[in-house]
Amino acid sequence: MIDNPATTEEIAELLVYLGRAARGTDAGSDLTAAQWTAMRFFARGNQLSRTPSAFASFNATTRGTASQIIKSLMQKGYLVRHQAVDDRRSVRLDLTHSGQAIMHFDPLNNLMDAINQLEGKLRTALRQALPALAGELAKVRGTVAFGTCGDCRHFSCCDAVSYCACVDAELAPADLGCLCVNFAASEGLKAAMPSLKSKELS
Amino acid sequence: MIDNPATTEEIAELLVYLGRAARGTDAGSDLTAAQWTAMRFFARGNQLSRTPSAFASFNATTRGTASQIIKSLMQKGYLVRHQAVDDRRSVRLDLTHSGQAIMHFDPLNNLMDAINQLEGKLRTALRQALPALAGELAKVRGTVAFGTCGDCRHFSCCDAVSYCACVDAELAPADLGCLCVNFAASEGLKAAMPSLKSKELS
DNA sequence: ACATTTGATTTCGTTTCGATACTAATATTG
DNA sequence: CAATATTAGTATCGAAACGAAATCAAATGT
Repeated sequence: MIDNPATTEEIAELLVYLGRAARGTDAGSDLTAAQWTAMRFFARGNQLSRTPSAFASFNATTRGTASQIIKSLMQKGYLVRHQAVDDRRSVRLDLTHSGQAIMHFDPLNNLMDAINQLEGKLRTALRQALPALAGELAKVRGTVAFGTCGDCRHFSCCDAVSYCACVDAELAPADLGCLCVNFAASEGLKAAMPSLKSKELS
Repeated sequence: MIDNPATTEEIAELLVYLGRAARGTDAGSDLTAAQWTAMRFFARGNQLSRTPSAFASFNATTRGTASQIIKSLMQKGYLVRHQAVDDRRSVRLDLTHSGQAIMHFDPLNNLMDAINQLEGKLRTALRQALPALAGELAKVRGTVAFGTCGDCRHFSCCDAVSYCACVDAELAPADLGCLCVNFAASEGLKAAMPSLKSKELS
């Protein structure tokens, strides 16, 4: 199954390198790397996922650290907190107007520029391989995977109507590209699944 | 050239996510994430690249921070420092015996397991796309790229003899998979090149 | 009803981080 | 050759991030 151990190591090394290199803040950026990561998450997470716990899980850190980062962003006026209606413990974070404004200066744009310079075939390969890899990693580590609704096992599309079996609701077209805590790889691989309320798909 | 902006964003997001998720330390690990990254770098860097400055560049941080991490690893007995002979300012770091021993517990092994679970075609695609992306990112940001000698523009192979035009020397087979500060993408893209001594290839 | 779990926050000590300043060795230049 | 600039490495400082642990409230399970 493994063609070359060195190849595997090189792929892993490059992934860490790229993730790290892209994360860095260019120059006189108002935000730190961790803060940018949080802003990006709350800008791209779907309704279910814009919580401190989900961000902590996404960012592979503790809820305490996540709280600190979120607090600093609220103080800067880039995030606002809303109490959830269904669960009074829970909290939902949203970008403020100025929060949306600074996203135009997201240092991740550098990486996106680089991706766009790639040959189309390579870009397609990445688009296919990375979600699969995220699912595999979650399975190996027994953690939650993150991915977009369009790649999710809970997602189905009939007659141009997008539907998520996880929340049992129709998805807005804008949600298709959103990150979700309840993401499950659709590779037929039965990726790890976080605690699901009651309406798990058969 | 860009088929879908959302696609680009999803690729970028997944890259940071995977890099971050893989970097984390599992459990009662003796080392922090930054320290593991350093150990990995000095374990896999070639002779030219096992210096504090090269690690700082690889890890997208400052030399001061790199010094601190290296110091902590020397105190733990995992790295040793050797003075370079050609340049008396320079320093070369090597793994000690116990340093090599703990690499068996590298948390990156999780990611490597996940990569090995991937379908062969996807793995090949990653092996091809990631070095190209690293080169593109370096070009966009005007920084130094890192890659292995086998992927490098300075590398050539005649009659089963590996040769590096950068250091003007034959490469040991073991060096082919090593990280190098003088890496230059071989995509015909003329990736950014760090200060090269005098023997630049025409 | 009671115990357990979950979501969020706070506190504490350590580590990382960027910025800055500094020394020493090497390159460059006039 | 001598003055200058650059480079490699280190140290220091304050701010941020981090993991671990404790706390509190709300929800869940038995």
